[in-house]
Amino acid sequence: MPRPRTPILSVDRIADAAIELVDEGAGFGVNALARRLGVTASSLYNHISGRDEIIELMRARLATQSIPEVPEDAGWHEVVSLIVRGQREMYAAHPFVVPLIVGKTITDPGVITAYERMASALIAGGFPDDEVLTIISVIDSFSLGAGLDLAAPDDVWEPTESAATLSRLLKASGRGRERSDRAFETGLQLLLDSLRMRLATG
Amino acid sequence: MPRPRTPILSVDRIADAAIELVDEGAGFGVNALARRLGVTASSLYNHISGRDEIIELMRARLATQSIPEVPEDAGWHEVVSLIVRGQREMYAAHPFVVPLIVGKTITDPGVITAYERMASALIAGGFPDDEVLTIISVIDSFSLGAGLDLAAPDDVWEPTESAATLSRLLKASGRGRERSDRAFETGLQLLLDSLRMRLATG
DNA sequence: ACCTGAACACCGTTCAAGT
DNA sequence: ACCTGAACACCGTTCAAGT
Repeated sequence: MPRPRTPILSVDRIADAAIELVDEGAGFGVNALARRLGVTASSLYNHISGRDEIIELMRARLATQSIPEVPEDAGWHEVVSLIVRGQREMYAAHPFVVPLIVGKTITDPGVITAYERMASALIAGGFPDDEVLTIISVIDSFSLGAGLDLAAPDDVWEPTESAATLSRLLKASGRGRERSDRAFETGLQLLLDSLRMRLATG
Repeated sequence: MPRPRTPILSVDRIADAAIELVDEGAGFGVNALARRLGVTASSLYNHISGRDEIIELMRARLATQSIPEVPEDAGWHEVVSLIVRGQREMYAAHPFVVPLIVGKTITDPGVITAYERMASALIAGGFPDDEVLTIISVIDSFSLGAGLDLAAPDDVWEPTESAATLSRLLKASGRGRERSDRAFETGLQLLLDSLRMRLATG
């Protein structure tokens, strides 16, 4: 049945199904996506230009969702905290999309606005102009790494016997999500503490 | 000419050519790799089990190269510094391999030894047992993010006009490799400072 | 405008054939 | 033991045909 009177597909439907598909962890492909939507792969091309655009759609959709409300009077550390935590929550909910959307230029207006807010907050907080972008880059590297950490296997390290200390620590510590969450919280704390200190000592 | 008297291929030759290929940034594929080696794609399968094993080979080879000499009497911050910096130098030399090797369990004995050294150094430095692995995870997230940052496009942000502060900062700051290097150095410094502080205040 | 189905170039992998 | 070349299943994409 070609050309149903009410369209089966839409850009939004495609984006949502794509996120669902990727979330299942079995990889992303237009064929699997079409199957899930109950159409032929070629049907997708009536709505999108190709595989890459679908990835862009996922990225935009998740990016928008990941941006939290930031109170007007929030201090710089609260602004940074909220935005980074929002990002991380999105990564945590959709770990398998992280490798797909990594390393592309950020153009999404919502995400740009979030970065703009961080930049303004850091300047208002007293950080010198020529350090703010570096600080944002550092924060970005950390949250990206923490995001990818969520897509990593439960056991990040498989120590040889000779690595006695590492083996002992691994046995005592959590794995998977638990380890990842703890690392994120600690890392964010360390960065914020350090920035506070840097601000204090000029 | 089938079966040359002296073999054209070897596991090492395949690994090296694969790294060269990926370094050129045009993506990784067995066909392109075979072409570069002057053989048919099917020839590769006499030496390796498939595409994934080639990626594992690249990973192992680069991992081994990335581990620096660490003096016996080095303090914890020096050990962390040297190892993280070594990793980052490898990422910087081969940015396009990072997305390929990300998110796999670390089994390489050389790399495990490096982590073992970090763990021992942190414990010797006075960090409590139940924090060391978390700290290592934090360091790992940061250096992974910093590594991926190197594979990112020169312009990470493309601000809209409304993002005035961000635009101004971007114009004043460096791009590409310069921005990435500065972020890495600053981030590593921030982390080490924060760890020092945490150690001091107990 | 929006779907199908056939077709295309390309991908990773297998395997019989050749020395 | 190590290479070739034909073949396979699968991938993303194009396009004529149908309503």
